[in-house]
Amino acid sequence: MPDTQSDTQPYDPAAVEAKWRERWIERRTNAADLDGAAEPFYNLMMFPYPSAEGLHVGNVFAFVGSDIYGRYRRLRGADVFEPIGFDAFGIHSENYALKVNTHPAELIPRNIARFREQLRRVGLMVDWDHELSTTDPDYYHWTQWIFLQLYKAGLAEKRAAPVNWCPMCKTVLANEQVIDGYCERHPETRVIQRVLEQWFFKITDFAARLLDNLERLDWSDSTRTLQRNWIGKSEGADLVFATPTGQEIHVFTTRPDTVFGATYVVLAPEHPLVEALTTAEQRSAVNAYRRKVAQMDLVSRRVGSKDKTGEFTGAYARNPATGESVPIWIADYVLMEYGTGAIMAVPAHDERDHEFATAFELPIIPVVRMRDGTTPDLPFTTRDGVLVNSGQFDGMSCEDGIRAVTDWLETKKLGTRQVQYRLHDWCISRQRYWGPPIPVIYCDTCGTVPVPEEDLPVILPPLENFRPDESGVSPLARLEEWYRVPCPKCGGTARRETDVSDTFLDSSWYFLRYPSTDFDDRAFDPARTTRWLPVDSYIGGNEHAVLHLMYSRFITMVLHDLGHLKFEEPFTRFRAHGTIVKDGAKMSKSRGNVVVPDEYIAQWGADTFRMYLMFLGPYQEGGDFRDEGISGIRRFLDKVWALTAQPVGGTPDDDALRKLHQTIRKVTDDLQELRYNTAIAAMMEYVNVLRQEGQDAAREMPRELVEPLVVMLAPFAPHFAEECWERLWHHESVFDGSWPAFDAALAKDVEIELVVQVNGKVRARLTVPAGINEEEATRRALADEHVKRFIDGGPTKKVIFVKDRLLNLVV
RNA sequence: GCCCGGGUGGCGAAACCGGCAGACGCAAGGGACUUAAAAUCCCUAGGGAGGCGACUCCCAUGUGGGUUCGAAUCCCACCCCGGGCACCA
Repeated sequence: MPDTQSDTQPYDPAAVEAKWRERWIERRTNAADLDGAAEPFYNLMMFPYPSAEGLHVGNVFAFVGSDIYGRYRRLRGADVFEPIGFDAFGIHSENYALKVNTHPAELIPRNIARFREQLRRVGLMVDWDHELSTTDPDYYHWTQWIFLQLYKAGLAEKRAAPVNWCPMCKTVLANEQVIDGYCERHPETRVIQRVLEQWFFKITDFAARLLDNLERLDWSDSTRTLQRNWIGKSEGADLVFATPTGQEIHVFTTRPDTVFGATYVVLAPEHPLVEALTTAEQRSAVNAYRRKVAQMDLVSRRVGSKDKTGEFTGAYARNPATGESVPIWIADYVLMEYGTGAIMAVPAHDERDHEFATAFELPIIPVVRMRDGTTPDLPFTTRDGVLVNSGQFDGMSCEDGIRAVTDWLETKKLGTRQVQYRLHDWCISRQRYWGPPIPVIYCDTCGTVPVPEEDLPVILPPLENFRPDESGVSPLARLEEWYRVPCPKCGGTARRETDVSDTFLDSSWYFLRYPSTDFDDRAFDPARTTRWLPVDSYIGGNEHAVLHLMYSRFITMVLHDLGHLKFEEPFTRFRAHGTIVKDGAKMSKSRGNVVVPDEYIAQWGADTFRMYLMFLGPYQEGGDFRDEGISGIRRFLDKVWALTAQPVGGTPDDDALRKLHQTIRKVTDDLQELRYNTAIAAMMEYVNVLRQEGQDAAREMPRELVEPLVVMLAPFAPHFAEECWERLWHHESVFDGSWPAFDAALAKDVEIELVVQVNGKVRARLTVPAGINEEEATRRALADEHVKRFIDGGPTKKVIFVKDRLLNLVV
């Protein structure tokens, strides 16, 4: 006899959920057999940043959607591994710690404890044996190890790069912290550009692969599009503008066909050739301009469509197509980090070049006209035009011209086909405290020396005052006793790198760690990794579509190339969930519209809340959070509760059985595609049918009608389903049972409603046997009084028949 | 500016490949039960018009056009909302 509540008692979520939370721990229901699983299924959800505020409904929405899928796969027979961890390093945690004046080392464990408790209450099928935190030395040991692998492969290098610097905060700012050129925290202080030495990972070497592989991944289209745009592939040509003094200016263009209209050349102010090209007369003006640009912050430098500024270098270069001499300018609208840092300006057909040419009175020559012979107002840009003023290419279409001009310049050795990517190398240096120290030592004699792997981890030392200061280096640079070390190579005087690495490096490999958290001598165990990876299902927000997912793919690709992994793509299937907003705006503390799940779970129970979030709207779209409809879900669960209280027995009638199998088909299809809202609606419909059949609570409820319902409900409302399952005299967990089998024969309708249209307008609905043929359907339709009236005795010109759906008579 | 999403009753939404627009739920109105209330159960319900009535007709998926026997769905132009990128040559 199961020790359940008496069947006559109402559903009490608090009691049911407390009982099953305990049970699952006791029985180790959610622990995966990592070494013996026959059908491993890695169900991953993006791990949270453990903020001080705790979980908000957006997190719960995301996790529950992933959990439902994992539970569903388990019921389909898979051995599901569903781990969780905490992304607890980074500027986010550090800034908060500074604000509340508490050390992050103290704050983070507290936040994690709170998150853990909240997550448990949500009822996720998490295997807590493999919890991790990126701040744990056992974890960042291997983050540092990964850095070393990249370093050894020549994919990590230190170089100078411009950063945003706030003279008031005396620290480096991320682009997001610069508001219209001013510091976020000091609105009166202009942010300036400062050049600092930084570590970069050469992700650009992988641009083509990262792009090409996207085609083969089973990922949300929206996410793939974001990645594709971020990588930003452009096909074009590298053209050479030679100078009389012997220098060659290489420009990148996607429109080599317009080269005849290139009336001047522009270099980025930082371009290395500027120095050599600038004439004596122009030197002071050029230097003044370059200084001015260097003073600007990176963000306002990148704000487009402002007034164009620039300076003439005094030098000229030869247009490779026309042979004419064109002036060489410098201007800040040309960016050093894209292409070659130099452009050919075609002011007739490029808006920016046109603005610049107009401002500095440079010649503007149209070289394209429209196909219909007209020339719109300048500037206009089209690829669907015809070349003019272009020598032997006149009359050629732009598309043909792109090929022909490139070929022609190639034979003259003045051009080559070229592919450019927008993707930049990944700067992983942070002049901050709260992160894994970058494992490098600088020796006076040996230079840059990686920390030997056996000396890892480089422990982040305790530091009372971790506030960044004016030095532009990490607060760790204040700890001389920490950074002063002997060189691992020669034993001479050396110092540690004091920068820490980017949080995105922590999160770029955490999925590799989960199955292997019990190994402290390796980042990931080969056997475990082979069994469980790549990840079978990954669900997360599109806010991480670019950085996190791109970096994870990159790190995986590198580890694959270095022979550490057998696969080069980490996530076989990725689905982006939607965002839960409140009153039309993203939830944020500053807006004061954060919805906390705790009170809802306390009032309604986790199961009702889980289901309600899923019923709100399409999972992959998200929606606005309101709680008006939550009682509807509770009413539904109460109804199911009542059904499981009815005596079990009897034989199902055909209508109920048909509806059951139609529901199984619908729910199964929907779960596979994460259409949780419509799956819930289908189960509600089924329950409405069952209740009509078994109105009288004393009547018997056939086992084969109620059990499949409980199983289908289990992914959504796991505690509830366990309790119902037990009420139906089962002793094992519902999750050790199996998904109901769909029987197509039983699901088949015997009768259908055939829509009869006359000239496309519905005039009748006939109940007919399923599978009726066109002649019979037409005969019956024509016999219908109402249809007759609209046909008006005339002959039918055309009959359109869609089997079991519709008959359209055209007269 | 460019690239993605999205716009359907009072509200959240559904509608698979172009085939009954509004499933499912919330809120609402009416009724049953109750001393009463809550809970529960039953009924009604896009808008308009006609009819005592079973019922019938017309209009309706952001706006305007198009394709089609038939359009929420496809095409063209535009408006609004959300997100991403943004002087990327």
